[in-house]
Amino acid sequence: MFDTQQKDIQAKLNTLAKKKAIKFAPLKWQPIPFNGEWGITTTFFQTAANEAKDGKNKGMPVPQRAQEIAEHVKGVVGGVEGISHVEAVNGYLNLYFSTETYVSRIVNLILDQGADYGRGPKKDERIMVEYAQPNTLHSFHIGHARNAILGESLARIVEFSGFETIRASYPGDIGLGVITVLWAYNKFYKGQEPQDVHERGQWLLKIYTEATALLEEKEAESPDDKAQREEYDAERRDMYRKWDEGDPAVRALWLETREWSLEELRDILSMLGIKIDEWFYESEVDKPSKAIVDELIKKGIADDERADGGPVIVKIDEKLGLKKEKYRTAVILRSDGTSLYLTKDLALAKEKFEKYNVDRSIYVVDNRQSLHFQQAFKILELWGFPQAEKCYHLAYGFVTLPEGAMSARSGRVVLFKDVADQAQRRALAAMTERTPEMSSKDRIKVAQQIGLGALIYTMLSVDNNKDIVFNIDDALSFDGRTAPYIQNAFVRANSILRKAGGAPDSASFEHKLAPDETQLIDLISRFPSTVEQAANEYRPLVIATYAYDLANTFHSFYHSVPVIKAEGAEVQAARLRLVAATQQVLENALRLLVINAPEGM
RNA sequence: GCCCCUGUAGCUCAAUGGAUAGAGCAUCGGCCUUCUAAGCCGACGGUUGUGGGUUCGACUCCCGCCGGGGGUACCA
Repeated sequence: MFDTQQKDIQAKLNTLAKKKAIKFAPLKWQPIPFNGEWGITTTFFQTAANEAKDGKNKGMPVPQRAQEIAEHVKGVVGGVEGISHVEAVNGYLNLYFSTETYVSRIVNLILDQGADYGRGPKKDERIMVEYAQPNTLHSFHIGHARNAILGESLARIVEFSGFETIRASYPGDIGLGVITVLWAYNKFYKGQEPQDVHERGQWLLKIYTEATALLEEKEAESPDDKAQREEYDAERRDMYRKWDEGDPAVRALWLETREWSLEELRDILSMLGIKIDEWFYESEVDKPSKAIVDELIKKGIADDERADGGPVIVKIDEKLGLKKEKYRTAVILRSDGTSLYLTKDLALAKEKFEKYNVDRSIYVVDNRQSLHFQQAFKILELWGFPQAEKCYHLAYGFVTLPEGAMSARSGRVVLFKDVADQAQRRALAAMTERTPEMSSKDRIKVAQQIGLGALIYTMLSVDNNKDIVFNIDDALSFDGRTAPYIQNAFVRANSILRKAGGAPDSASFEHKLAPDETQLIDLISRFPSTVEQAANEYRPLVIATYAYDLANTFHSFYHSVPVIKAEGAEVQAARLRLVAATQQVLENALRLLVINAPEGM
């Protein structure tokens, strides 16, 4: 938006450079730290430092010379269209915008573009974001929730920034953990399953915990206990073997129970507003992954040690010519010929690249698997996939409980559904006295938006790689830096607009802007570049911070600047447009955070 | 041992190499006869783990050390 001004100034600088023989370093423009006025700034420290290096500074300290240059520049910049005044301070050149010109332009732009305001230009790369990879037959806990929320927010952000985006889920539907539940269910609980999807999920968690206890070696175990445990374990392994051979009875049982988990997963994802485009099941990449092992051996990337009773490995460091151990050696096929997690991920990556023509692949998986993905990406690189360079493991920190790590084995988990229900109850309790006029049906819906919002914002307002210690009272707080605070700003804007009968179709901003008004305009104008930054850095936190800042500014504006009772019809019209624009940006930002904006609360 | 992440206010967290390091919670004090008090305004609170280096300028980049977490060939 300020390109023309910047070019104009650059041209004037070039003239000055010739006249005064100053070699300007390239200028970086950034917003002036907010001080009640609105503008952009640049420094001349680099230019002054370069002069000092060339011995042309006449012994003047760098900051002093930078200030001198800034003053020279101020002298020649003169009148630039849209700039109200220029100042040189501390080596900085500050250009303040004539707000009238820009304010209406920004507000008009936002209200014209609506839900599309902030959308980036279409990019010609296709991104696949893989998230929501819970193991089936294991309940969906708040750790899975962080994963799903982070993945969905990221998908929305990169999509909004202009990338064609595919959302992928990769449930772990087979493995010893799955078989353990299947075995225990079949042996002790068949036919006793509850009908409700979530009750069934909790029930399966109980079975898993019990089964683990039965199969675990205990201290001071009697011979009978030991024999019993070994018998159970043999049954379990036998079941896994049958699954592998495709035994119809085991497969049927497996499919039926798998569907229970998938039903619950779909229910939770839909509650969060998540629509997955492609489902990849771990069980389905098992076969293709074995073919890949042969190919890697043929290409000389993998070493086959099976003749000596060993596995198939890739000596990554050696292949890359690294002396220090970094990527180490990865096993890609067990000595018994079965595949591993890494093998399957290689097969999946190949499919993503070849069948889905993915240019970039983002894996939202917790940070304990960093080495795994580093190995996978390096093997893909050795294999010759150029896309390997644009594979990115979005490693996020683990969600733990104040009393320690969650553990399904011991049954110490906090289930997402329980937390979501409690969040809704708390929101409902707070709403009952606040909104007596609302129908109970609407109230329940809004309570869910607020409750889930609070939980989601808790997950997104911490940077990707940091652990979250989950304390339910903190996570579901509705005060301060939370989703309800942001939602409330939206609701207040909505309330003003409702009482005023909506915003007019046009208005001119000719009144003297209050500081809170200017800051509001400054923030809403920065939304597009904020989206771009969040997409470039793969960080929903950037949007989470922005949404809070905008809500915070709006709350201040709300208190200090009258809208409906503004002095004069023109000021009122202008402010109504500003409120409508702010509301729109709040809504767009919340959408990227997978949070709904309620009409009232 | 090696690799990755991390260390900022009492607590939880922010801060494209740029101006006086900012929020929330907690504590204390104000504000509901003005558009929703899930709010606003103010006070209190800092040697950014530590020692060097690079730079006009370092929470940010580089190196060493210390503390915390995770990982380290046939689990996922």
